[in-house]
Amino acid sequence: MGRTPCCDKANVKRGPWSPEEDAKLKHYIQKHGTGGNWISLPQKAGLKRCGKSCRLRWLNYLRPDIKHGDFSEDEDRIIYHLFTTIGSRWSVIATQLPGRTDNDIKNYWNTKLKKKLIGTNNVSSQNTTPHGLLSHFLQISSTNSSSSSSSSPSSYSDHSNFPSFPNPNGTFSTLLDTISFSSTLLNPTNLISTNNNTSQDQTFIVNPNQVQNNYDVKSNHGLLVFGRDQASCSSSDAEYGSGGGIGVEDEKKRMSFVKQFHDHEMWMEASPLMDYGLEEIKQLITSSSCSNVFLDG
DNA sequence: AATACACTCAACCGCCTGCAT
DNA sequence: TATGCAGGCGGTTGAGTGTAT
Repeated sequence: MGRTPCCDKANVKRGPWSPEEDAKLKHYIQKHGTGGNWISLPQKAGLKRCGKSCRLRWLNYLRPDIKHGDFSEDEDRIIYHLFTTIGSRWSVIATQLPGRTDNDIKNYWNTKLKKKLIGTNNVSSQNTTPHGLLSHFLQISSTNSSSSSSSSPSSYSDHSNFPSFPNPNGTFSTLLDTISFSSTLLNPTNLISTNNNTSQDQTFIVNPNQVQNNYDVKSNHGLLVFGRDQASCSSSDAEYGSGGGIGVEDEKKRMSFVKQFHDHEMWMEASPLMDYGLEEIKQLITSSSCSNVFLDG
């Protein structure tokens, strides 16, 4: 049954890699490749390391296409966007940043980016979870909407009313940009929490897994949903294997969720990134009676 | 100059899933 | 079908380095 053990953990070296070990590993992989078997690689390469350690060293440090150095403003923005929608799925985020590893991005987020965010937009240090961040920005949206226009949610037609993510240079990208960008990776199982008691002037994100049991679509006219009947399946999902994608039961719940919004004419059959530009979306929101927007990729 | 504290990031740990046996 | 390893993941740790006092 099963396979042979990976390595004798008592007889492998641990801790920081020496330049000699790096050279051995790099030379071996460049000459022979990984061979699809990390466990046997250290022995073949003449290293007293665990295969897992070799894999990590190669992927996070020695690979020739690794990008070292500071993150750019664009990279910052992408990380913000993805973290607020898919959470701490660093490997998925890394697929959107060529040359960056999941470990790099994770470290960067934990040590720098999160602090940068806390220092702006009044985000509290307790609020940097994906849910917390997105809720925070949506709350800003709600506040701006009600304060700048007491009678109508059409204040959304003013682009400046969308909540913003800070950029290092002081400019801002809008939440609308953010959601449009993120919708290609959105998956119903990742969506944020439900607020069942939503009134017109509240903003919220719906989790379709909860919708079926206790969410009354009809009484929540403040929501406009963009999306497609069929759930998307991103390349990241495929790469992520069973960790991504959407299961049969999840899809059933999602379709129930979609149907409810169809029934109440709150569903816009489109993928905003593909079918609508920002101006068109703004017009749709303005002409509808909805004050909140949800995009389902 | 010495010490304490803060920060960074490479590496490890434990868990989960898929696949070989 | 059951079992257990390999690969891959996110969370955490701690040594090394930088900065403040």
